[in-house]
Amino acid sequence: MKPKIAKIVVGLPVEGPFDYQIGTDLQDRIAVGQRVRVSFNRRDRLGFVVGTAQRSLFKRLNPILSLLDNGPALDEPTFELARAISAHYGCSLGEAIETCLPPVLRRDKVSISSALLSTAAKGTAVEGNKMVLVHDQTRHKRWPFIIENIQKVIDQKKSAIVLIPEIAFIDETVLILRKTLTCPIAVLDKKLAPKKELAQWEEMRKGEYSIVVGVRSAVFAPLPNLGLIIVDEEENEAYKQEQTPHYRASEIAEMRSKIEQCRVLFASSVFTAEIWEKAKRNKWEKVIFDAEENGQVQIVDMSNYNPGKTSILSFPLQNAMQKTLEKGGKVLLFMNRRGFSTRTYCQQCGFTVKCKRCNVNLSYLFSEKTMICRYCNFKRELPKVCPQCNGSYLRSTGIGVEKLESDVARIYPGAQIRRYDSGNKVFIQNADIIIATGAVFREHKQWAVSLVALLNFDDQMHHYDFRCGQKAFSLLIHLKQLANEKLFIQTRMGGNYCLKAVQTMDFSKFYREELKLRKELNLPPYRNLVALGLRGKKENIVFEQCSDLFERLKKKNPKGIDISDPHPDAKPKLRDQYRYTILLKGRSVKSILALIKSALKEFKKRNIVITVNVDP
DNA sequence: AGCACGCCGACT
DNA sequence: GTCGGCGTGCTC
Repeated sequence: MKPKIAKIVVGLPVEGPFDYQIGTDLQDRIAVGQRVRVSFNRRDRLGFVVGTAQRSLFKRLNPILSLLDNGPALDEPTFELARAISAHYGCSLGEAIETCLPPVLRRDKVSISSALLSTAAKGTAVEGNKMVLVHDQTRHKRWPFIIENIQKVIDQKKSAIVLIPEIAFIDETVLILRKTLTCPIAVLDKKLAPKKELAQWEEMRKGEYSIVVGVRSAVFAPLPNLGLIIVDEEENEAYKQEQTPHYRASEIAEMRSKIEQCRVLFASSVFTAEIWEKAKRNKWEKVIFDAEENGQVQIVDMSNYNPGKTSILSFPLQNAMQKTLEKGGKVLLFMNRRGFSTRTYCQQCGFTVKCKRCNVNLSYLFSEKTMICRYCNFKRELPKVCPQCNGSYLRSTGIGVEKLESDVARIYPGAQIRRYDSGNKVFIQNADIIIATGAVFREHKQWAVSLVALLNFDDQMHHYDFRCGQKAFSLLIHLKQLANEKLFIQTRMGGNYCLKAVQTMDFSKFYREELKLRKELNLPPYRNLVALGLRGKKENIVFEQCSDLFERLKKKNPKGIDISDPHPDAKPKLRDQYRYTILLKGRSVKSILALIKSALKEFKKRNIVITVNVDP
């Protein structure tokens, strides 16, 4: 019997599916996975057919206005992937489907002209272990291995996706691949005009490319006979999408692997503790490329150091810098803290100038002559007298890159000093001393620095973030890779496990320690986290609603799920909206999402937006 | 999400 | 009286 009713979802945060009448003219052409134009809530919208039926429980049905394409936009594996995304990340099926499609197909302006290839010729399962960790401590030895693996799947008439964390790496990556691989490569490096974007998507779907290279969203490339996905720098946070549905590309790669029977190679110098543990638990294959020469690591104990008297540069470091400069070598000083000073306090009453909203110290930006909150960008002028006791003994301490630069210029008047941060567009050629922030890692060209120094290691460890140890260790390893001769680390926490592990390049030891901590504190990978976020224009309303929701969650008395008190986000005010979060911790994402869904069902939200972030 | 409907304050 | 502010509910 010909279907009379179509089940349709839309790319909105509403569950659905919604029933629509299929006109007799469309009954022969309707298919699951097809894009349609429908009237939804009195508006024209794009919808996706997710099923058909003969009857509906609803009295008055709107008709499907038109079919946008001649065939389905989604093949069966992609549809399955969308269902998995919707289930795991707690978004609607419509939102999940849109995530799997390129932006141009989320709107109803263009039509797909080519037909979907038959999926009957689905690839045979790959031999051996499907998931592989490629632990390359050098950051270049991985490529011959990766290329060899890509060649293997191409020889089997299959295709591969190569994921990189940032667009800045794409030219270099493509160059490396093209050196040995002669097959057609699709490079998803820029935003294309709608027509071009569609054409490229259709070419990918027709199998005209053996390889696709791109960032996060390239994991959805519609390649037929997908044989391999490469995830380079697995630990990079850019793989996590900050908007709904908050997916992580490395997890999507795993989902596709299960659905399409392809292999996944995760390559990195410093994997996340999560994937390290997962690999161990599931006995994934591990390929190791050792660091070639063990550059030195020197840890400088700053315990008895008085920053008021001298400089942020300890004497052992100054000594080493002097020697390096005399030999004509370059020095790179790394600091992750902007501004001039990071704390302004009253010597009389002890008052510290803080951001009222975020309860953190305000930094002083010398270049802008203003105080600023590093979270919410709140600005105020430097007070002349203490706001608490009216005394005139305000002092600024704590060192940011601005202060560092002025110190370095004072100590080394003859040296060429350059600051490199996210504002720099060109590679710095002539400099003796480079003062750098995290942006250095975007520049993969040889910096050719002899000496690298991390000036504020302790800052990295003092975050609320439970992953700070992991991130600090990752930073250390990457800095060590930059240093041709030596890495200097200034710290007051000499015994820290991250420091010990980097000194001996003992990765197993690091992960053992990190995972032990995670286990003790019931954190990922031993538990799953879901962040339930509320945001809105009025802070009291957001907080009220958040507390209400918290009570409802609590009342359900869920077994095995911890619920944190509502607390302001790391960025409590963003784009004029106040943000609060409830963090839920449990043994499975599924159970946490079920709890959230049941609590939200009986919760009437007012003037706020609620977001769900799985594994934030 | 985004839009229509609804109920209260300032206005020709 | 009514124009329009935004708070609330609903989408097959």
